[in-house]
Amino acid sequence: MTSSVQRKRVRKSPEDRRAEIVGAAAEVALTEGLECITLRRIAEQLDVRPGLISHYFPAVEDLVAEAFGSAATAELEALLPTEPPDGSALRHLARFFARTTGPSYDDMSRLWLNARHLSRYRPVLRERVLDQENGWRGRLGGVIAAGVEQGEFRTDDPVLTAVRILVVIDGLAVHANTGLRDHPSSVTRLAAATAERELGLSDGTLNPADTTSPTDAPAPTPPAPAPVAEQS
Amino acid sequence: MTSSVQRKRVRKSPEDRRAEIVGAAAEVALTEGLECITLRRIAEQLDVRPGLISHYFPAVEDLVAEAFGSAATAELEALLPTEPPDGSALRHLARFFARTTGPSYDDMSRLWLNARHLSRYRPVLRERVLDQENGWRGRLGGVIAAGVEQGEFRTDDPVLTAVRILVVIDGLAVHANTGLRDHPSSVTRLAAATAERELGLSDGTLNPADTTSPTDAPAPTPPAPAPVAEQS
DNA sequence: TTGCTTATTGGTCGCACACTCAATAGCATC
DNA sequence: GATGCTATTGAGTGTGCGACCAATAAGCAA
Repeated sequence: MTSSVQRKRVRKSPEDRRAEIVGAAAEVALTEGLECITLRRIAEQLDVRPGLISHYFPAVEDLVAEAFGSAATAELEALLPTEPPDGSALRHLARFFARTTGPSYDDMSRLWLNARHLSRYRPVLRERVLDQENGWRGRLGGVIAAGVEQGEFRTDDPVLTAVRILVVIDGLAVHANTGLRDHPSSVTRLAAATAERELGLSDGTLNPADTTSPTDAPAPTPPAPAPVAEQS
Repeated sequence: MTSSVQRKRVRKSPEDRRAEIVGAAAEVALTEGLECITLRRIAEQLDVRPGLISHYFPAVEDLVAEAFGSAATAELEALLPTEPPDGSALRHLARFFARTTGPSYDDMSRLWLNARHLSRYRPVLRERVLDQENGWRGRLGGVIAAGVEQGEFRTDDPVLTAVRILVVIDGLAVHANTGLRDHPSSVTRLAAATAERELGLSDGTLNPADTTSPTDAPAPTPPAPAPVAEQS
C-alpha cells in the first residue's frame, strides 16, 4: 500500500495542499468521526508524512473545525442551494425533508452529533458549530420566507419557524448511532409534520416519501463505521 | 490532598467498593464527560491506585456504560418516580417539563449527547443507551397513559406520544454545549407545547414557568466544564 | 495470637497522540 | 545547467492511556 522503499516526494502549492488536507479531513470526519482526524490518519490518507499536516495546521483543533465546517457547508449547499434553481419553495422543502429524514443522511446526523459533543472541549470547533447553525437557520428561514412571499406558506416569523423545524430534525438525528428503527414513519414524519403545521399546510403536503428517489431505502444503516483500536 | 508518605490502605467489601467506583464514575460523567472516565481519574477521585479500578472493571468500557446507566437511572427516578406520590398526571408532566427544560438540566443534556455520540464506538455503552431510552419512553408513556385513564389527557397511543415528546426534548438538548440562548421561551416551550397539542390540552397548561422553583433561572449556564489538556 | 484469604498496591509494558525542528529535495527562475 | 526558495521529510520528545501482574497488607476466623 504505502510505497515501501524511498518515498517519492510530490510538491504542491500551499493552497492546493491545504485544500487537499481539509478535504481528506472532512471525509474522515463524515465516515469515521472527528476524533479520528489525527495527524497520522490524515497523513496516511494522503500518503504524506504527519509532519506535513502539522506544517499546515500547527494545532489539530483548527483542522478539526475546518473539516466540520467544510462538510457541513457542502451539505447545506446541496440541500438548500443559495440560488434556488426554480420551482416552488414547497418543492424545495419537500426535497429537504426527504433527504434529512432518510437513512442516507445518517452520516451527516452522526457528524452533527459528534461536533456538538466535541464542542464541549474544543472552543474553535464550538464557534464553527455556531456559525453553521446560523447558516442553516438562515438558509432554511430564507426558503420559508420566500414561500410566504409566494403565498405558499403562512407564518409570522420565518426564522423562528426554521428554528422549530431544525429542533425536531436534531431530535431525530441524535438516534443516528443508536437506532430508532422501531416506530418508522409516524416518528420520522414528525419533522415534516411540524413544518406543515407551522406553515399552515395540510397534512402530507411535505411527505418525504413522494420525493425520495426510488432506490434509496434498502440499506438498513451500518451499525458503526470504524471503531478503531482505542478511541479514548 | 493525596496523602504523600506511605499510603494507608483501606479495605472495603467488593460490593461497597464497586458501588463507590460506579458512583465516582457517574459523577465524573455528569460533570466532565464520559471520556474523562479513566482508570487514573477515577482512582484519584477515590484516593486509590488505578490498578484497583482495573480489578473491578477489567475493561473500562464496562465502567463507562455502568456510569452512564447509573446517572441516567437516578435522573429518571427523580424526574418520574416509579410510584407517583400523588396528584394528577398533569402536575407530574408539568414538573417534568419544568426540570427538563431548565438550565439545571444542562449537565444531563450534555451527558445524553455525550453517550449518544460515544455509542458510535462503544457497543456496551450503546446497549446501555438503548436500555435507558426504553426506560424513559416507558416511564413517560406510563404517566401519559395514567393521565388518559384519569381523563386528563387524550391520545390514541401514549407511547408514541411519549416518543414524540422525547424527540423534541432531545432536539433542544443538543444545544447544551453550544448555546441557543437567543430565542428563549418561544423555543424552549416547544417541548411543552408539543405535549399540550399531542395530549389535547390547551396552550400553557403545562407551562414550565409555573412550577419552577423561584431561585432557579439566574445561572447563565457555564460555557464548558473541564476542557482537560488533550481530549483526543 | 496466628494464619489465611484477598483487596489493594506499585511498577511496567506497549501504544497512540500532538508537537518540534534540522535536514532534504522538488521545482521555478535565472 | 546552476541557484535559491520552500514544501516535505525523518527522527525525536513528552504525555496519557489501558492493561497486566507479582508483591503486600488488611482484617476476619480459628
